[in-house]
Amino acid sequence: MCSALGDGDLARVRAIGLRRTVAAGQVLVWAGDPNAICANVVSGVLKIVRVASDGHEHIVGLLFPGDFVGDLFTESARETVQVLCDADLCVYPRGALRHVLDVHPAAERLLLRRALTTLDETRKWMLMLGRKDASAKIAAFLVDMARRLDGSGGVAGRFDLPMSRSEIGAVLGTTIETVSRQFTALRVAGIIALPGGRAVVILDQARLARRAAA
Amino acid sequence: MCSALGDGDLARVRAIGLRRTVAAGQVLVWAGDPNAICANVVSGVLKIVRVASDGHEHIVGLLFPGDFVGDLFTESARETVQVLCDADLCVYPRGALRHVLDVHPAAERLLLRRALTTLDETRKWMLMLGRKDASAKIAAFLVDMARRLDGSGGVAGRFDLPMSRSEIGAVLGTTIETVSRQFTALRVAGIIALPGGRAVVILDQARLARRAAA
DNA sequence: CGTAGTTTTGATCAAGATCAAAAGGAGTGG
DNA sequence: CCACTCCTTTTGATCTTGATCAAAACTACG
Repeated sequence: MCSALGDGDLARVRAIGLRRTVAAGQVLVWAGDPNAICANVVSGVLKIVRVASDGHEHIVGLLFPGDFVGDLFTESARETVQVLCDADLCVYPRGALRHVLDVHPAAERLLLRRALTTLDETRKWMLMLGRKDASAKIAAFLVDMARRLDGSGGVAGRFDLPMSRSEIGAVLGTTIETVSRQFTALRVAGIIALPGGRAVVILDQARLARRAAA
Repeated sequence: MCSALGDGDLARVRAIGLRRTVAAGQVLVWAGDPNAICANVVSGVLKIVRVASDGHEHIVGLLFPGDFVGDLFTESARETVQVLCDADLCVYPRGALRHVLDVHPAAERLLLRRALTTLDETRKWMLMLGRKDASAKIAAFLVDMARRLDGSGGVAGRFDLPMSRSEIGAVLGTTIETVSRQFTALRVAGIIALPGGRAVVILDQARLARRAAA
């Protein structure tokens, strides 16, 4: 967030931010609670969860470093936000942030751009949920993770997944069994290796990408 | 858009808007084209289309009266926007609108709120694509249409669908055959009537809502 | 009345959900 | 260090849903 502000603005936003570390598993925001928290993700990964009318949990968004959490204009949170990997956050008091936005239009434009980017990514995700088969979903998910988990802006060849199989299912709209079977299929095909735990090694980037496109 | 602006702002935005009528079937924006058009929908319905990597079309959004079309900050359009029902638009030249936003922060806040609302709706939609079965998708779609097509803010008991079966499939991530079968099932169950053309009559609002929740 | 497009219906098939059990891994206490 | 438990993941077997292929019915329109 801080990147596109002028020096003066930046200092002002920084001044009202509180650095806070939150452990994996902690819930940052409960759906329905008053929307008290706004923050930038400095490190770590968080999930945005909605509960469907039938009780099933669905993950509608993932937050990576640089992403913004919270809604300045809604009184109560629409979704639960939970930390997946120990996270550092830069937390802003809602009132103070609103004040900064009132006084500094550049900050507001930044939030608008960010919201539009998130909308774009969410729509891409919709395409995947709607039309792709399980194999393509998993491949696309791994490609996305490899990209987003790589700090240097490239595509990581090896990384630890920030979530369980069941959570991957909640992201992709499939069951845990399907996720597991597709992982196995990719491993057997020699496209990835699964050295244990939540680690993933991408052995054949090109073939993985081809499956993701299907 | 105009509703939340002060009198002065409102007048200024109105002053740069050109009223334009676009016939059903016309494409307002082609994906990839320079993002020249920004507009408010005054009447009519439009669809936002993305083409998946396998060539399949998917509808990622519908635009109803009051909605805003266009992206001020992206150079080329990410999606195709096509008119479903003859539409009246209030078109703004991109440059002029940007200028208004630069000078009047209230207008920018309005766009931000709108973007967040759209994101919220898109995420609701994601839940549907991910977990619901065909019956629930169709029911939820009809409930949503009944609500959004009713000008007076309620739920319409009778309305004309603004799109073909095949387009409904592209919205819900199913095939045209599945859409048709589910419509028939709802009709046979006495929940809706299909008096011909694209007309739909909701006979049992409660049961429809119950199916949508499943 | 004939034609082109859309919608409905029918029959079959495959992908993935579901149910069920085995295997693997991490932590705890003997 | 091993045994035990709890939890996650993997694998297996079966069954349901919706996709696919195909044809008939309906609509709109010249």
